[in-house]
Amino acid sequence: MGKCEQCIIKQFNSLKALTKEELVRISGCKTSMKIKKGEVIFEEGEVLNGVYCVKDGICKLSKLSENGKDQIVKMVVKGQLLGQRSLISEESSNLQATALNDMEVCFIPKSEIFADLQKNPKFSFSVLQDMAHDLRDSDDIIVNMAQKSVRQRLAETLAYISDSFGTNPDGTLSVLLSREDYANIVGTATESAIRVLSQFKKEGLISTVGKYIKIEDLAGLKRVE
Amino acid sequence: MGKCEQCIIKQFNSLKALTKEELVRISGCKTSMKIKKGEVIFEEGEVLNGVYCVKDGICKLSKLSENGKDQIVKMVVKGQLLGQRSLISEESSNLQATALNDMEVCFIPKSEIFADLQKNPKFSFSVLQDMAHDLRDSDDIIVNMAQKSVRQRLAETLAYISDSFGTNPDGTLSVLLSREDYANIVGTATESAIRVLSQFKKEGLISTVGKYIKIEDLAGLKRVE
DNA sequence: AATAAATCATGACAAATATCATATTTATAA
DNA sequence: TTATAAATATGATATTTGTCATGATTTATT
Repeated sequence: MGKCEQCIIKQFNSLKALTKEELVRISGCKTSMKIKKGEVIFEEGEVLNGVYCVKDGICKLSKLSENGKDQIVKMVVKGQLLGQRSLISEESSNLQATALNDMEVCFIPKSEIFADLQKNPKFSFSVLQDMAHDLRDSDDIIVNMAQKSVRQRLAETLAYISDSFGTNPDGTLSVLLSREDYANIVGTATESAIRVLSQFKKEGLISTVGKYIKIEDLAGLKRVE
Repeated sequence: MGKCEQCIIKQFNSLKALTKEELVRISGCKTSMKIKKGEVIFEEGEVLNGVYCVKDGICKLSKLSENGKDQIVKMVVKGQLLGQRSLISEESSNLQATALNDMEVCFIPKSEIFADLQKNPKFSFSVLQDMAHDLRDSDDIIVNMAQKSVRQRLAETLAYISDSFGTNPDGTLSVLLSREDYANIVGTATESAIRVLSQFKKEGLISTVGKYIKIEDLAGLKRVE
């Protein structure tokens, strides 16, 4: 199993604030695991006993409603920590985490994280900054949901995915989402999302190859009103 | 000016995790101030040089859009800290804070807060828990905005305000909001909010005395589909 | 108290979005 | 490979919500 102190993934998250000794200790009790596309990492209501450090892949955090929709609130990619919010508030999770492609994660037990939060103020502060950032993102999403049209939200989502998660060599978005996933990010019906995507295609903003989407005019997408 | 170490308000926020010495130090450099109803405490884009501890009153955190609407993301009441997110992420504020009634706040400079975050892990952890809680709230709001109708969201808002901020002796909600404020919380047009309130009135769920709203059937409101 | 300015309220209509139906295409499995 | 299921696509229509107009109240100001 890999050693945390040598793992480059930690550069992208709060674990970088830990000392070498702390990392060695964590390395000794972490569990490395592989998760297949579509698998649920944790469910809504589940009590988390640690955090996941995402070494590879991407997952969605979403909440199911009675009517069968599940709203995607956030996507967590390679390099980020998963489950830190629930761990810290010591409540059960309010969201479900589902792998969007094959993933590789390390599970770090709660006791280790809490010990380091107590001892290492740099680590605490780094987690605090992460959370502050997530909170800003969430507040911005609330505003978008309230004030922007489905068309605008979908355009922004495509631009966000392109900017944040990148593209394949052929130019298609590297994160492969179903039309339903797009609808669940934007907060609309699947048919509405499909309709808007078709329109973007007609307007030359995107092109599609099967379910793969290629952004043809990123600036144009960002200008969508 | 009052002394922080004797102030009971701190029991309700992270400042309770500070030691007596730390509180005495903060007490020496805080600024007590009164803010009138409608006054802006800080604007979107403003860089905050400290946090506000709300001793009395209530304010809204909102974001203005081009079309003139401003979405209310959160309300901060007596006992809570204001501005901690922006302070910690060391970015300018993404939201504007506006007093909803006359307020009394203490301003604590950034340097003091940061010093204590470095030295006192209990304080760090308490702030972390606060932020985790706010993040959960925001994520829940995103889901509501996506999956519930204006009617449901307004019913929940009324129930939330009643449960969280209480009522006057005559049973009316103690937080007095305009119809426009309700619309801006729910994320709808003012006319739509008014229409739904009128309907709630017809259905006997609420009654109104001028702009004051009295909840007549809280359980019923919570059952609104 | 009278006037002006906000705010609240409601109707009529328009626009955005959801729902239902039904092809068509693409993926999956026997 | 073919059968089967799942995902994508699009039309028709219903529902929700927004916008504009207008009047009634309430609140603030002179």
